[in-house]
Amino acid sequence: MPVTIRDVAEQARVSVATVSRALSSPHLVNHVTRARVLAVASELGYRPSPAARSLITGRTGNIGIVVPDLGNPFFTAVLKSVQARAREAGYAVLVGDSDEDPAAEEELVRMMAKQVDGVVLCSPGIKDSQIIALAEHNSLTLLNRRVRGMGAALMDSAGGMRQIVAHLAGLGHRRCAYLAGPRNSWSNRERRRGLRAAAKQHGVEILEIGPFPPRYDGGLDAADQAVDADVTAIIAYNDIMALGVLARLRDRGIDVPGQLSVTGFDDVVFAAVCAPPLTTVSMPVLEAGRGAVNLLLGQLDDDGSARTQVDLATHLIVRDTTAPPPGRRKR
Amino acid sequence: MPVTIRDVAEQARVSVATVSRALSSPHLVNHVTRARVLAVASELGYRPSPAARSLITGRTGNIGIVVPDLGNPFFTAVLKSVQARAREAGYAVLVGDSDEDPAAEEELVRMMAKQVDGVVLCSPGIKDSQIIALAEHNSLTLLNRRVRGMGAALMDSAGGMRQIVAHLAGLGHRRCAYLAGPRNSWSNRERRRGLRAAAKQHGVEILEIGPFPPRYDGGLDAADQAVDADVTAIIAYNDIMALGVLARLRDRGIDVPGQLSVTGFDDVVFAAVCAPPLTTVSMPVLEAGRGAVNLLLGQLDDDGSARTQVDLATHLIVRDTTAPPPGRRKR
DNA sequence: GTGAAAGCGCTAACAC
DNA sequence: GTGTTAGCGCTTTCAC
Repeated sequence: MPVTIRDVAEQARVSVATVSRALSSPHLVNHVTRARVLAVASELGYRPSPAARSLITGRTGNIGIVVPDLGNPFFTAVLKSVQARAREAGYAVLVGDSDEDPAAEEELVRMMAKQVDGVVLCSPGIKDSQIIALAEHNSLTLLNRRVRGMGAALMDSAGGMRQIVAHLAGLGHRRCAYLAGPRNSWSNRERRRGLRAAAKQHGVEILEIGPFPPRYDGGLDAADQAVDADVTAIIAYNDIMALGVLARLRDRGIDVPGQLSVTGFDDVVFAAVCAPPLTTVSMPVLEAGRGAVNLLLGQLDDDGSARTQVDLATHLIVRDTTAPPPGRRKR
Repeated sequence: MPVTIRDVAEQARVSVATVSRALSSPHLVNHVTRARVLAVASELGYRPSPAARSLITGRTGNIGIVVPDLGNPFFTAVLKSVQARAREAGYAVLVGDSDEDPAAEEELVRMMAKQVDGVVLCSPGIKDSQIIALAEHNSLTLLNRRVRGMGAALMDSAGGMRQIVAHLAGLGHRRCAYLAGPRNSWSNRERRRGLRAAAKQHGVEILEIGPFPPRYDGGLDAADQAVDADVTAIIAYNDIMALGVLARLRDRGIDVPGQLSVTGFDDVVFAAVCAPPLTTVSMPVLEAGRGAVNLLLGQLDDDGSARTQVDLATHLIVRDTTAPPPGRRKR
């Protein structure tokens, strides 16, 4: 049977209270006693029961993270960063994959609610009102979603999109297709917002098609529709869709960037090794993950008024999938 | 304050025991009472405290998974599958990323030990003895690691490697480099085993170099050493290293597969979209993830003797990074 | 600086 | 079929 605090107490000839203090509030106990307790504890291989502890303290020492798709390297990069920061801070992490299903998202948060001190909600698809409702019962920090008054790590998607359009316009493109991501996604809204503004400014016509599932196979389908749309450039919602687009285009014998330019978004690792290497927007994923956890942890300690938002810049990475439109010479 | 079982009991005019039974052992309670209890519970938004429950039952309703690198799509695919199956079975999942550090691996398992009913250990780098020690305190299921008597989901790495060598030999390669993965990894040992056997059989000379970190940047370094080794084909430990190799080779202006053939291992999604598309071995990740969870769950219910191992086949996927060695015509 | 005791929210005997 | 009650392992007043 597992060793409990009583075993340690008996062995160390102190009360359970002292053992508890020796472990949790070292300053409240005599140096010598503490040393003895610690020695016995480690000798016995004592590990406090998180359940018992959390039952009384109300804290679990865990945080949760729910993402739309563990198959997307963007989200797993966020997860990697979150888990690293959490571990640094002594927290374990519960993970949920909603598979792009808003209902699952909510259920996952509810499912882990009582087991975590707070959760990082990544690019959620649920409504603001639902998010607010969830936040009433647990600490929530958003990542790539802005909701009035809530902690959030935000990456400048609109700005990234502006850079894409400026780049494309500079190359001479005048008519581009935007392969939309999920309707209810903040990132998609932001990207569209940046897109529209920049398009107007640069006199570029944008044809929006979709929405498509923001996955590889979504890109496959999207490519066909984009080709029919008679544009000179395809702006994909994210890298992984862009990869799908690239694959489909290659199958159809359409040259990128000769006949058609393509851009992605996220700068996933593989964007650099695909064929051809993808022009995309780099996202500060690492900082966002750490930032979200810091915000969450801060929210737990302080009562209320900590800093509530982290805004991160993005920047264009020009690789080989963008070039002047056909019929227009490179000078 | 959160609503407890007492609140429900009072509202429903029954004892807490009845509420408990209504929720956990429906058959022990009258239909009508049960209905009333459930109604009150949901009206009040009652959620049982997992801490309290697990304190007494000894079960947590969670499982853990620790992987060597969340940056590797192979492991995140496993994670995705594990989390999906766990959710189906009503379990939440804790995730740990050891960053290829055996010490961290052990610490992560210990850290989550008391919070989970069992853990899936993926491609661990620790020693058998350490694994056995860990298994004394918690249920463990291995993935891509075989240890006498322990539950494990295994993919036939050796067989995959045999297929690679046969393919390469068939193309006419006689001298190949193997870019080794982590020394302490079962997958690496298995791949080497298959490699050696097949090399002998086909009369192919294998030059082993490394070990390299099984990551993208590991592949970058490895490529340079492989080029110096005067071989006609490079067999990488895994896809992600192979992707690094491809990138480095392209930078150096070395044509793949014209001058040098390259193979990967895992058939990560991106292996199909890289430049050129990678010849690799496909791994039944989904089945392995589900299988590992099933094994683990089975182990928890049965007392002892459930089936203990799942063996999964692998198969070669020939794409465009392999061709006859230079100087040898394709017939 | 240390101990005794109450109790966190729940389940599982045990009665009835 | 339902209620009473004793803890699960821990932290935290409250005494001393």
